[in-house]
Amino acid sequence: MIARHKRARRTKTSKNANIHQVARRARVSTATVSRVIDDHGGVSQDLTNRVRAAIRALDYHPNRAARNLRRLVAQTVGVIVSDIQNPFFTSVISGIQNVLDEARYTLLLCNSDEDPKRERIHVSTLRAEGVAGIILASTGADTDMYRQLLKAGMPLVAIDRVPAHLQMDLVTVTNAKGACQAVSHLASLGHERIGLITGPCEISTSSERLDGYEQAILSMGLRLAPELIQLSNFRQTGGYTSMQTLLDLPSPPTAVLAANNLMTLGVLQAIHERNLQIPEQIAVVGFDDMAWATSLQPPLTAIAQPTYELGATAAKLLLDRRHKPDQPYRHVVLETQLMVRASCGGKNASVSQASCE
Amino acid sequence: MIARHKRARRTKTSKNANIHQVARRARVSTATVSRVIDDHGGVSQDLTNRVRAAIRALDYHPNRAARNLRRLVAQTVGVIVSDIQNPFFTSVISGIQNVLDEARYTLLLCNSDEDPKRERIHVSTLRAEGVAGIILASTGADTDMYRQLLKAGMPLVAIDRVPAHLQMDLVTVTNAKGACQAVSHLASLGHERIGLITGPCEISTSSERLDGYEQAILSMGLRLAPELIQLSNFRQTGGYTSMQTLLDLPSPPTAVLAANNLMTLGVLQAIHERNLQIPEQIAVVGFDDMAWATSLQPPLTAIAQPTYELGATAAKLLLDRRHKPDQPYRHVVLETQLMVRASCGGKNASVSQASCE
DNA sequence: CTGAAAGCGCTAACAC
DNA sequence: GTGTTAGCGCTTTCAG
Repeated sequence: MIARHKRARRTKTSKNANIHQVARRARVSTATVSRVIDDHGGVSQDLTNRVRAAIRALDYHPNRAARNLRRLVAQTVGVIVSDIQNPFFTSVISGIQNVLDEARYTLLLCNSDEDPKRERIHVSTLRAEGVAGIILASTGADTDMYRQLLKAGMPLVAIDRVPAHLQMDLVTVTNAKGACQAVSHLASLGHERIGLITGPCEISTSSERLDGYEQAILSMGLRLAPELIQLSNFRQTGGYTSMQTLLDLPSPPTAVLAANNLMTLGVLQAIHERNLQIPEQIAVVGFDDMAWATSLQPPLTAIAQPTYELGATAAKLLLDRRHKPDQPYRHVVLETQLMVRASCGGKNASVSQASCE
Repeated sequence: MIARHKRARRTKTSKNANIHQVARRARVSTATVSRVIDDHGGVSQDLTNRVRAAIRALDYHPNRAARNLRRLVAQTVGVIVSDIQNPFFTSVISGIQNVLDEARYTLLLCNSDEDPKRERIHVSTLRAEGVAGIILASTGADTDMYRQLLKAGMPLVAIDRVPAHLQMDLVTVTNAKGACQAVSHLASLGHERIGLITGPCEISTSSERLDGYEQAILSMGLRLAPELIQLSNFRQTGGYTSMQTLLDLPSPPTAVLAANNLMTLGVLQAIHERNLQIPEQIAVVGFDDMAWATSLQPPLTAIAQPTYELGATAAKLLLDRRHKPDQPYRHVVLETQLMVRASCGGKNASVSQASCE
């Protein structure tokens, strides 16, 4: 067989146009087309116009795979969340999206489902995809892998949770302060037995919120009662069973802080099932101010997290890092805000008196 | 120029391993490595072992961009949602994710934000990325573009909303039936003035739910009162203002169906602000059964949509289509289910009596 | 069963 | 300012 170039090509008719066709039509080289596309100037007006016309005429869209291969990095950012079912991330992702859209990046979304194994698989896929960087709500389990990524020069931003012992770009919120303010507020309303329902203490958000709780209890001159602190999973069921446990105590709390949005739902469910009145019989504060907070009766007092900004900031840090790989790592801490509503009773008590810094 | 093969190698030290290095180490050709990776048999045990060992030793991960370029299609599926902030999609995406994960695809997530222009941009990006297919909660505006995609052989599955006048793969729910059952239920509880708050009637989910409402009203022998039907946007504000309007009516409804989850939140907010009792003064049913429904007081009667299955089914249809491009289009309709809880009063009324098919 | 080699479409030196 | 050209890393004929 001699005819090596026989080209069993499918008739090119239906396929997308490529850069050669554009170049031929505009009577220029492919390099010129490429220059026009990337818009880094240095092409005469005449040629630019011809190329633009050809691009329009052929409905040409540059093939990303080819570009990525050549550049060794894609116009794409990977995001790994720990629980895609949690509406918390919905807003975070929205913030990421808008920043990426602006910069013409696309978002590859992965869900670790709190499973370090899946997290690792996703990271490896994202690397293979050649993503320009990764935004990660870490399961926290695999410090070595993060270290390796960083060493390989992969822009990596952790959000919400901070992986232990690692220098990296970071966006978090004032977890301790938020919890402290909420608990101080409850204390200032006269509550002396205040429950805390939070997640696994290996997760930084969980432990920080616990810290804030303890700080408030102590600074308000109350007693730390271990039985009032329930650790569980960060899901609705976790909040539900933990609240059951608290209510079954010989001396149950008169107020409770649920340390995440889903847990709060579980807490409310448990309370309603026992026909307890909020806030008369039990006051409730939730971490994270979700859309539904104001639709509850009574409306829920909540520690609002700037979820959208969390995502947007992370995306910005990532793009920054990509363009200046060697700048020092940054840790951005966004402020939470206590939204006092009716679920904790009397609105009059001042919030700011407590020392929650 | 004679020296075609000059190969100005840069020192490969820090870069990821590539197929040539694996091949050299295993003392085979790159073709053999490729065959081993793709696992389509036809490689002797000995060589397979050597290749596997080399892959492990070098921590080799095939470069996706190169593979995509060569194959002209990526191991990637695009998803365009109409409102990423809506938790409805959170669950849908989760369903898509799990199926794609299984099939070793990655998910590119885009948000049209109900804006046809953004939708179009995203579609074009996804094409350029060479995605294996697109799952789309359509804004419904750009029939031509969808037609073009289909003609170009791009696997395309519409979810939730059906674009008008178009043959394509489709996954929806029994919108009319769901609404009809809910309204019939309310009617059977004695309500005669039942309000409906829904979205823009160009969107199929909206109009189908309206159909179901009307069907129920008529079949239950009630009168259709136009002022009880409020069209608005599918957001919380839409539900809020529409509910205000209904409550300001000279003769306000005694029950209301909110045709989406966010609208329901707005409706509840408006009701609470006026200190109306649910269900005594106003009964409420919401379309879509969200996590918070059971945490409300009273718990919310809702029309549950199989959101997870919606996503999972769409992903399956997409992968099917990819492997059998010419099979007939399929329209999968998933069943909604009326979850009767306390927000519509008396639980005793039977549901099934109505003719909602 | 295995290897050689031709590109996939694009970008970025480098030459003019 | 513009064109030429060598690959990016992989898959896939085709030859043996």
